[in-house]
Amino acid sequence: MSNKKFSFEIDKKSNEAPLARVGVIHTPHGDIQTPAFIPVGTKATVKALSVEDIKKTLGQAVLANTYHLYLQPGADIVASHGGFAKMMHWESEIKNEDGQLEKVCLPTFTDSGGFQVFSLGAAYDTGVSKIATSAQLSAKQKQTTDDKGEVKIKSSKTQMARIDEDGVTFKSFINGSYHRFTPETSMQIQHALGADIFFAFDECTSPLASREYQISAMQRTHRWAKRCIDEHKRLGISSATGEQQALFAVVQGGAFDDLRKESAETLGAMDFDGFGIGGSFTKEDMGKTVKSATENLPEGKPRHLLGIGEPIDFFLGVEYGIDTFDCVSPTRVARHGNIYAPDGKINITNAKYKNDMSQISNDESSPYYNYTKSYLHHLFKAEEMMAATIASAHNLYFLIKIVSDIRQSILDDRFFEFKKSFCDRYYNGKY
RNA sequence: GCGUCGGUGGUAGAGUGGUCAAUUACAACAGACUGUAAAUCUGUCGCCCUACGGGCUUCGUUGGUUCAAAUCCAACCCGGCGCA
Repeated sequence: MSNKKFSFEIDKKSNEAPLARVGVIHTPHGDIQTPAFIPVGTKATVKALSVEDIKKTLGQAVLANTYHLYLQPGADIVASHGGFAKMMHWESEIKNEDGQLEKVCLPTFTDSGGFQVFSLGAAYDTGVSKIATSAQLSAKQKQTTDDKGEVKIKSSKTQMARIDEDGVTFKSFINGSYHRFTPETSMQIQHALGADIFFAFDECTSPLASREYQISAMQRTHRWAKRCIDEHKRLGISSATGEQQALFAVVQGGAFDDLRKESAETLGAMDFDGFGIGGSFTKEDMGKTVKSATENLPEGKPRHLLGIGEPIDFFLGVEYGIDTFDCVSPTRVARHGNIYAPDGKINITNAKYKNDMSQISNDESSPYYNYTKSYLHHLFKAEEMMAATIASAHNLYFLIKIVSDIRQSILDDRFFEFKKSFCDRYYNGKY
């Protein structure tokens, strides 16, 4: 048991970007230096990585998922372990007052299941992700007037999630059984999972949803937010860890600036410990959408940009006031053979790397920097499991390092200089 | 030597007169992936072109039957098995 409480302190506000800041999130299980990238470990494991690997990537926290852990192994089992951090041994050894080594858990997040409302609902089997392409948007716009859009947006008839005012009915992707999630059950499960920071149950909308739908979904998310706070207060401390948990709201409103503002103001007036920016938008206007949210949120509370992102997203997010990020991309693309490199992402499975004796990274702090591209290429071709491990650790480190470097650049008053030098190289001058 | 079965695209292996440039799998080549139904999914995979169409060359070799052959016939070459 720890007597440390959740809090957030801003150490420095950027002299260059009005909304950007450097800070520290204090949790009962340790601090998170922000801005920070949080690795995703959906089922209480960052896929392909040991806890030691995660530490080598300099990950400060792990984010797990309510829906997945509820289905498997079950929230009660996680709670019996003392929470998911303890279950996965996301902990470090410290010397206590008696000089004895003692294991203490490290910071954790859980997502609420709100993303699955989208990924198993509107997005199910449609090929639409939370970042819409302009082609998808224009095809969708055409659909309303003309049914022959070039990009076909498949409308799914077999969604795995259905929403109503009270909650969401999910069909298990494991065995097809039905499960009911409400704001209250999401809170109960997340209390059992025991993360330091957890999210209100929201509805992540499709980037292709109409403005009318975005409004009604946002308003429902606001009503659910109130129910989440009430249930969280009723539940008190985590049943799994015995610690106080911090509850973050999720700002919605799609790509509409006025809705983002309304959502931020509405949720900002409620008693949340921090805020997630959720939902969807196109790549092009992500920055302004985030800005519309953050500039209307209470300044002194942390903001998390849910499910983002890629290198450029970190620069945009931090510039507009984001403190933490999470994203499955680095580990997912890693398993598919893509690794981040200073000049852009490369596909290590490409034939040109078969005999490439250069190292996968020139950064000696990167967990597996000294393996050759040729070796990693071979591991992928041979379908060896270490391919996923090396690539995942490498990618996570690469992204965590960018955000960490952004943090330092704000402290040094050279944020835009760093952004330019990074993007000039990584994106070949774009951005 | 006799008998018998078989030789198909990088590999395995379908097809046994037209709908076959040839099912399928694997390999190969490339692409996608943003709060993880994802160690997944998609595309290409004989050659050439003015490429949602057209031309050319392919199913051991050679010759033949037929309007039409990977598919039928003959000879030959090669391989497995059986008997000498």
